[in-house]
Amino acid sequence: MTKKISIKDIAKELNISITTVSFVINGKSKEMGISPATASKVHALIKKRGFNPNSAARSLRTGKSKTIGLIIEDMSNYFFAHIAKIIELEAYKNGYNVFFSSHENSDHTARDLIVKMKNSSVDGLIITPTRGLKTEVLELKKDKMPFVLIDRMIPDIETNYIIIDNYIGAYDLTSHLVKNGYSNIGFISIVTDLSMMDERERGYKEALENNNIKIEEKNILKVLFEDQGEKTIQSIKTFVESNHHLDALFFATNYLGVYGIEALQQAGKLIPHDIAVVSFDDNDLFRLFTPSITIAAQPIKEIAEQAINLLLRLINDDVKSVDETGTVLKPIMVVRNSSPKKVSEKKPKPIQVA
Amino acid sequence: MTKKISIKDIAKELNISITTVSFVINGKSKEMGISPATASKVHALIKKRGFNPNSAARSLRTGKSKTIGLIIEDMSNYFFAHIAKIIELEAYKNGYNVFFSSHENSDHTARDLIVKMKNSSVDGLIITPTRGLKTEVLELKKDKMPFVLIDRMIPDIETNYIIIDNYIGAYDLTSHLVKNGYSNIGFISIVTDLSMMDERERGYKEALENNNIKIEEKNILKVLFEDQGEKTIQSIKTFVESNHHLDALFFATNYLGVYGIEALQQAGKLIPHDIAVVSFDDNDLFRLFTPSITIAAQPIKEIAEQAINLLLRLINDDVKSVDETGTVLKPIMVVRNSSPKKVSEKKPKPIQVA
DNA sequence: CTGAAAGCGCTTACAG
DNA sequence: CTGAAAGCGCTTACAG
Repeated sequence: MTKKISIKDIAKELNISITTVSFVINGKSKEMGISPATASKVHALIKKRGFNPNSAARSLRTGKSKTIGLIIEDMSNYFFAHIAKIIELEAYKNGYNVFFSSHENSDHTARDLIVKMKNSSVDGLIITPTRGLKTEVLELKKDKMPFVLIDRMIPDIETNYIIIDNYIGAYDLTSHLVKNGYSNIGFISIVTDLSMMDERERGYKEALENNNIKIEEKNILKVLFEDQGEKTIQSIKTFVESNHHLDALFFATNYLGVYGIEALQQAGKLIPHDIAVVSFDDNDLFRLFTPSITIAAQPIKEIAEQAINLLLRLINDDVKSVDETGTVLKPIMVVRNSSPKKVSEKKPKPIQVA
Repeated sequence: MTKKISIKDIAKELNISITTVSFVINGKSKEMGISPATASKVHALIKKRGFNPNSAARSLRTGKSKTIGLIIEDMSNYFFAHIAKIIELEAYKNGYNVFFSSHENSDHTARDLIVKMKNSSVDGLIITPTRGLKTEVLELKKDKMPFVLIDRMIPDIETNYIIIDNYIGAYDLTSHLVKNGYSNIGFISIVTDLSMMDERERGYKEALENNNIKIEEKNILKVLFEDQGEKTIQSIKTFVESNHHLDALFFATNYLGVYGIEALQQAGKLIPHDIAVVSFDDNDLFRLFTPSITIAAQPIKEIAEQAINLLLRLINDDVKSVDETGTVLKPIMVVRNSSPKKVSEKKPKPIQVA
């Protein structure tokens, strides 16, 4: 890069002090009593020379970097990609740049990322925590680093977080299936001790209990998050094929639903004729698939906006009082065609198109 | 934030100079002849105190920020979300943080973002350029700022770019339709003078010409990029309903294909019985939809990896010689069920499921 | 083998 | 109304 022009150059060319230049750059002309004539001379030259203050110097001096960090599970996932988009937009509007990164549910990676972000002296952090992140989150609190957790919280730690009521979402989805006549409902989730996934499982189980349906452990499949792709599809396929009594499937998250549809296709199972399907989270596929899939969606826009706005307020110290406040949003249940009223047994299979 | 520990604190506590500490931090112990004893004392204390060098200071001093900027069209789009994920991973592996932002095809926003990124003193930039970005790109070149363009290039400017052969992709997709018996092929694109979209249109038209099919302007629909969502769906619906002679539809990009499927559903048109469909780009919906959609996919992984690796090499000055080199990758055509051999006219409509 | 010191480009008390 | 100067935390010639 060619040498950039500095505040000193501007000052020299105008025969004034760098103090004056600095004041007008930072919009303190009035406050500091810089004459309007001087101020406009400065503005003119800045524009002419294309001067932009060096952010590293500014950051070093002020301790603020006008940068925030976004640490999520997986950037390429529909939910997180949309979250990221909204956070980015809002941040830029407020003069902040955002670093982003995915931890893919690895504690180790998540820890690394937090350290890296802190070293890059971000002013604040939005984090989707992994399960083993307690120490780091506690440390963030001790350091008085502004941050807000999204999608998940860490039990027993008071922090700012924006999550949804996973229990209710799962409870409603399950009740909906029961109401429509399904009683052998498979639950497909991931192996984890993430609170959100526990809540979804609890919602599923309590909905069954309250409807006097026995909870069968063999109706529950848990795959490894690490086993993305073909491996998970095969697990689901095997699970479905060896559990012919199942009349409905509940996918506990976004990408499992996508894999699930693929697995059912491979297994030659027709939705909803052979088996009904519901899933947590929404995406284009669920909406447009034939049949469209019944879901409990997270209010993406609300989550993202509340998170970034709260973070910005924390950074600017507007709110000591809002500190340590969890926000729990309601999931949005959308009933579609994958979970209709169950028809009486053994109806002939309809002719399949193409 | 509580005050962070500095290199000075480490030096003082060990009764050595900050120079020595700096050398060992930067792995120059050997080179500078620091005694192993001293070096390990330093390492031990750094670990104990949790010291991390202040990046702003380092950046100010060295002029390098270990940060790159990623400016794309839309973070929430399948293609770009995946691109971002890979770039991020690779960048972190190499010790770089990445800023990201979406311009949504607005020249104004794109310009803004480039300026902001430059001010944040990124070491390099990966950009999906908008059509009016010529001046800015030229300036980047003049400034010797390392950058690589992806997805699109700017005609008449020699730069590093990674794109795909859009002409071939569109030509092959169209030829495939023609070979399968379709001759009234609608082309749905966006209003733009992006070179990539021009190329796709050229591929479509030349494939028709070479097959002696007349190009009809009324078979071409162009919507505004700004009209995301319902508005575009309605345009496509209207287009299809007022052009009953069409027997196939070519969607020039990802999200148009998604809207197109929705529009066809609303119009009550069955794919492929009433109308065949092909699209540029791939995604979960196209793969799993019934019928699955024939596409020309971009090799996402290759594009992203080549872009970030080239950028890293440019930043580290490894390659003056690679400078100004365009790379054109081949799209991957995947024939699926939305474009089968056309059956003779007026076959009875199959019974539709659910 | 190690240290004192300059300087990167800003902001901000302090002084007049 | 404006300026001289300290200092943010590093890196790196230079000196010994």
